[in-house]
Amino acid sequence: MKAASATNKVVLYWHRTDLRLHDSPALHAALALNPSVFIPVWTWDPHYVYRSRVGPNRWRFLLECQSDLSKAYTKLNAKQRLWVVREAPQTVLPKLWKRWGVTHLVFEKDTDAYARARDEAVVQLAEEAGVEVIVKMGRTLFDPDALVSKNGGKPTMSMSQVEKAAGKIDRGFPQKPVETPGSIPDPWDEKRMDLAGAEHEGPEAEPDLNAVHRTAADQQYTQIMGPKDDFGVPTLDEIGIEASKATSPHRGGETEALKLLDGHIKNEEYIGRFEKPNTSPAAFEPQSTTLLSPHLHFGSLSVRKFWWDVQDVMNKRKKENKPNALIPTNLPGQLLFRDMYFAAQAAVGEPFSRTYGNHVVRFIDWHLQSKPPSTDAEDAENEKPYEVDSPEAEEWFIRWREGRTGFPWIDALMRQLKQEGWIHHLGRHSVACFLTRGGCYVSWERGAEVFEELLIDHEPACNVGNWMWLSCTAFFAQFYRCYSPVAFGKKWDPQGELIRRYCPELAQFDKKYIYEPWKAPIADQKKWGCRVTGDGKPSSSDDGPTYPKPMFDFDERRQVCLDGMKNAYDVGLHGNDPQVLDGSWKSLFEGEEENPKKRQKTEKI
DNA sequence: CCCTGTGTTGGAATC
DNA sequence: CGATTCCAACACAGG
Repeated sequence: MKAASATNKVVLYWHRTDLRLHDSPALHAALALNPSVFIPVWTWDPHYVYRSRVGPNRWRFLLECQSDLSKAYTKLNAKQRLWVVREAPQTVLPKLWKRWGVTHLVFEKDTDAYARARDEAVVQLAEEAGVEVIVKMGRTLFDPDALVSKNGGKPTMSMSQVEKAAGKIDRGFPQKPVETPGSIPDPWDEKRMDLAGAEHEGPEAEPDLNAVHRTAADQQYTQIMGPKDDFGVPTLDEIGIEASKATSPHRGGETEALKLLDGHIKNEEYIGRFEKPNTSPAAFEPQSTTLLSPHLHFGSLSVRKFWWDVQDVMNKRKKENKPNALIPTNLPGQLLFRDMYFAAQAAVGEPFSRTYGNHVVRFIDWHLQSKPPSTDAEDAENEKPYEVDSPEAEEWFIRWREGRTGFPWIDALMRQLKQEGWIHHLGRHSVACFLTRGGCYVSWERGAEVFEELLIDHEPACNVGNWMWLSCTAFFAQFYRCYSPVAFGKKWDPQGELIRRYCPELAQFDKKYIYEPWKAPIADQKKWGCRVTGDGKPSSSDDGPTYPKPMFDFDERRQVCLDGMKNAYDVGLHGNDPQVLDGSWKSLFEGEEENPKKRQKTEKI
């Protein structure tokens, strides 16, 4: 169209972790090339579709981000949209740059283990095809690889290390946001954009980790440009998921993200006083934190814009605040925390997401341990990926996952997680501690998988990092600090409002019993319309609503877990020790009575 | 070597 | 009520 600005550059912009137009260094660099043809694409990657655990709420959030971005493009240029192609990037991108005469490929850097392998493959293919590649960082405050290198090449395992490393990069200040584009060049004309007749490689759909969510035919990959041949953003229908299954009130998209951020920034008291440990995990209308984490995950909000907008408010208020002192619990500190997990993951690579082969994680003799990673796809499909060493522990795990442990604080949070795809950070602490070192003694990897499926803000590095933290296997070690499923909730929510909301069968219980309904006299249980009995499985009996009895005596379990942790710390294995890799660790945990420290402990009791 | 202080966010008892 | 202390005791950095 604008012949005057023509440079004969055909730029393919590959959206992945950056579903936004504002403050995108990669997009900024792409447009700075002054392209005569500009094509923003999303490749519908089977790896995310079938090999990552994604529940209905996160699917919808992603689709909303894509739709919103597509509309934003169209608003700037009626010929533009987000061009969604239904094929793996490794196979489809070479077709696209051949077909569209692409001269430049531009994308945002991603240090996730799978993303690195994928991007390396794509970059190599691009180089072979003579396509110039430009990669820009923009997903975190600092480049994770730079943080690692300033940390002596080692994974960042504490905030002081991150602070020190960040101090060596731009004196600890993230880069300022770049401007939002005011115009977008044209794509090719309709005829040249059309991929009709292009060879289309269907994906390897098995194993499908998300099969459990699909109730209709999976039509994601029927045609390269989508079922309507229009490069459209997929619908939940096409994924095979009923729209009614996405029940979260939290919605995706850059428009929504900027609106949310703006609302918070206007509340200068809130921004200035924010201290994570002082925000209530029980608040639900409205929540006590910003709800911006899912937007950071999908890149519908720039973390640097978030950081600087907050910083501006704090600078304005700065009176007694010491300048530039890191406070891990305030909002900038929270955002830097995210960088710590990204950098730790960037240094460790693939094993960071599990115990096996991961040198930073402590080995504990958990129940339901992961089996060693299998390369045989059929194996993974037919068997559980973990050892069922204790049917009782598996029952506890299932009851935890389904929100029927009999501890209302835990069950309310787990049900909120399933319905809304989000719970407060301290709620996550509470349920994670309960599943691992503070109750069930089940492997943190089981819990991380459930969070991966259900959280709309699931970020691989942050999720496993936090699970290691809470299970006292990395980052944190004070395992005698244990969350009580009764006392912790009560401290924040003495009336039990969160429980009444998410476990409505208990709504009428007096606050005296709301956290421990099993202690309520039978007469009161009848009066309040809910009997405390059974295991919470849906029953066919017609005796009215019930709530399960607690699945174990918490104080008793807490002591068992403490003893177990103490013993496992004494044994002192890590995820990459030979005994862990070859399975011989079991012998080190046998005959625990012979461990002198352990014997002393049990004799005391 | 020891000792001390710190580490994003525990609980219960006490003042 | 909010703040302080103890509980029993981890890892790590720094003097």
